[in-house]
Amino acid sequence: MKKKQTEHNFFGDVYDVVRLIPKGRVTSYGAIAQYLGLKSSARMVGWAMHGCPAGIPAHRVVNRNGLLTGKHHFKTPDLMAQRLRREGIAVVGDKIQHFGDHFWDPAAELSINEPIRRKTRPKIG
DNA sequence: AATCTGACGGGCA
DNA sequence: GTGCCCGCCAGAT
Repeated sequence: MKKKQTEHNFFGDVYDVVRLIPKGRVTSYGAIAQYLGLKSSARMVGWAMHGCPAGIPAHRVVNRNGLLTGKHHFKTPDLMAQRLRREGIAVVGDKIQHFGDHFWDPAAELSINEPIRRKTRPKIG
């Protein structure tokens, strides 16, 4: 059976990665894109989230600055921040505090069996 | 068909 | 540090 080529598995992969984000951790659109081999297409990750099914912890995906740029797409604009706070993440003015501390890089933590050690992490926070 | 937009990110001034 | 521009590519108008 042939599937539509325009319907890349990329979208499904995005949801899969987002599902794997641990509670209390966050990642960025670009990090997911890079993990999927589309490093320059972070926008597509954001666009994929546009149609994300229920049950996807989309609130754990923010932009590279730790800003809750997608909050406006939730049922209520404050839902994203509230969910993050409920997981122990401080959010002030749509900005995640200590972003580097909560950052979860799929490329670094999904493919390596070694202990987690981030050598380079966002300098925000 | 052409053009603009967008839940983004990196590079450069 | 901030601000601007470019690349990315699917959808909407």
